[in-house]
Amino acid sequence: MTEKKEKILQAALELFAQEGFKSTSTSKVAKRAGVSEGLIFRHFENKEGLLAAIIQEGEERAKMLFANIVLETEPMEVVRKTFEIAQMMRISKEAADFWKLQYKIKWELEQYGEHKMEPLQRALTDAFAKLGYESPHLEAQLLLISLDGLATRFYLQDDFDIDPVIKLLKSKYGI
Amino acid sequence: MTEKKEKILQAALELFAQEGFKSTSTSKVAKRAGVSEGLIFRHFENKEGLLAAIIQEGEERAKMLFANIVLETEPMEVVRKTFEIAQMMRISKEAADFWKLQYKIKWELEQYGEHKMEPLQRALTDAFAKLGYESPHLEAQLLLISLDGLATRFYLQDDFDIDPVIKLLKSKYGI
Amino acid sequence: MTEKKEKILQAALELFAQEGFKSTSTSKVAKRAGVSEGLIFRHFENKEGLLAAIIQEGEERAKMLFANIVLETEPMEVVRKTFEIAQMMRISKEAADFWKLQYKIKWELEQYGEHKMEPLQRALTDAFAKLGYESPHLEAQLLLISLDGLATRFYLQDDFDIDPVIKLLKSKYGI
Amino acid sequence: MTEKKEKILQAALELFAQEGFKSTSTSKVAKRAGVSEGLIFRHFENKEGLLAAIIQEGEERAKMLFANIVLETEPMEVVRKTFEIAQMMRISKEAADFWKLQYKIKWELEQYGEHKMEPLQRALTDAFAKLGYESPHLEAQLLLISLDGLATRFYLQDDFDIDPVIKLLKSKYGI
DNA sequence: TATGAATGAGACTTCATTCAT
DNA sequence: CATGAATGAAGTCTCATTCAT
Repeated sequence: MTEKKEKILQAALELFAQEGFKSTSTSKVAKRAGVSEGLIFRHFENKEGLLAAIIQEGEERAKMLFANIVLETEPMEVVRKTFEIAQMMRISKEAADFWKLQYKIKWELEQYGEHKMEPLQRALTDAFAKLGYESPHLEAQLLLISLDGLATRFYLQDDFDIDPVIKLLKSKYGI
Repeated sequence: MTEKKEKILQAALELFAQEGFKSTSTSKVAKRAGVSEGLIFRHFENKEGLLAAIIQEGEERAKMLFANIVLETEPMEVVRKTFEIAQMMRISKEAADFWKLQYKIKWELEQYGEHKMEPLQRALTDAFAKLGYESPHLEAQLLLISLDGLATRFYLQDDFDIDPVIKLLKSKYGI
Repeated sequence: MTEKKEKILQAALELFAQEGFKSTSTSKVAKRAGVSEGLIFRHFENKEGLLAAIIQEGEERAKMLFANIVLETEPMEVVRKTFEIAQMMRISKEAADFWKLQYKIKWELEQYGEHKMEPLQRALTDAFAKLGYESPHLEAQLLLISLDGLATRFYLQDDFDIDPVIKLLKSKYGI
Repeated sequence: MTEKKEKILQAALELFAQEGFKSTSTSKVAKRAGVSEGLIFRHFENKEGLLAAIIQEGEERAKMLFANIVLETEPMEVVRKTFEIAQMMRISKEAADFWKLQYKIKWELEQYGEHKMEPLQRALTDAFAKLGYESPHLEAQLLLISLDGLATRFYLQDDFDIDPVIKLLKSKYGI
């Protein structure tokens, strides 16, 4: 991977996350990456190829992130670590951009990337089962759904104070 | 409001909800509405004006919807009716289109329409207070956030079975 | 001539003079006239018809203006009165608008309305002949041309001080 | 400057001079230049940018033209050379187009480009002063104004015979 | 006479993509 | 690998004009 290819991916991630896929022109990407427009097409074939590359990079990162949880056997730890991930999006700008892009793309392209979350959901189902919850599968779903809602607010509501809400939600799971 | 103006609003609502604002061309809207493209601009000034008109119509509908809850004094009823609204989006295609558009626009334009939800949130805060919850404001926030997450799945995940999850969530509030 | 027709002519004169014929939309004219757009077409057939009507009105006004000169027999008086006309454009806004429009139209439509000036030119030729000038016809032409240049500056150069220049020009004709 | 960019400038100069800025569509320019319409915007940003480029090219040409006069110290020569310029517009079609465009634009955009003429006016003022004229500044103004009027006729009156008038005007300055 | 909704052609502009260098 | 000129389709919007009322 050449340096310029990296630059393009980086610029595209930022712009797609900020302004959306459709609204970001390839020329804007090229300009921000400090690269000729043509190069984008040499490397990624077309605009959708660029998006695909970004998303794929993300899938892999997500997999690594989840690996840590999936291998955990202590059920309470699984739940705790799930929250940890949710809190991660506030750390680095790049991580934030990346997750924001995931949500944005979901809405723009109308395809929910369930498969990406499946390992996590299975781990949670398992944990809730061990903890004696009545409908562990539904509980796992509900938790992830609530975290989705949380992310939505976090990204879209400027003055949203996420910490107390996370704390409250955690308390409901005894954390 | 002339018949053709109605038709435009209807067509735009459907298309914006399905394909997004940026991705829907005014020519597509005109075609679906069975109308000349120029008419859109005569009635709504520009494409954003068309969107604004749709959203404004929605605000009013939302206000009416919430009125019923806001005036309710029985706290459990407030919570119950809030869930009722959440379940409403499955009834008419038009309602679904409208709410989906709200979510889509939020992500495309990056402005969370908090003000729209404020009365509802206040009513819930009040209800949770009466019910003796410790942090009624946060509880109200969390419930609405979970419902947001629920809507996200409902709209984006094709085979999502929403009812059992709602039922589980309800049970957590003793409903 | 109904009141609304007058209003249209007035509005069109102002706008055409300010912004030019092509750049003035019929809708702008209608709006300024406080009239529906359709009415313009009922009265004047099309946009060019509106312009024609304005110009024709002007021709008649010009004829009346020149009549006074053409009938003058005293040669120096003819020259003096010619200058008088040149100074008239500063009196009423309407007269200014009208003359400005003449110049604007000339450039936009590339048709010099010589016929309008012919009687004046003949009167001047005659006057210069009587005064013993060597090439009375050319002298008449040159004077009118200089006045054209003067008008150009007057209309286009904001801070142009026309009076001293007119005075100098007059002095060259012994006035 | 690529060949196609040149072609665009050339085509635009001709068309703007013939039909005016507003009346010339970018598509017409592209067609005459034998170029895709989009290229105009890639090179000049927008239609006004195209006009600006043409005008700027002209400013430079004008500066070079005037340089010859401004550096002249012999007063009669200054006056004579000024007339020479006036006669130049009849030589090449391109020069004619260019000067015609200047006049057209003046009227369409209502901004008198005085600054362009200032060096010439100063040179003339100086010359008339040396020649003992009473109001050298006004004399310079008047001469330029008369030449403006002359140009107006030349460009707008089809059958206008400019030479004898210039000759008469020259004679008034002893040339 | 007067309105204002409606149209269709065409205006300016953007943009993903191709290609010669 | 990299550039940047060039394209053509499509996008938003304007405008003169028509027509039912």
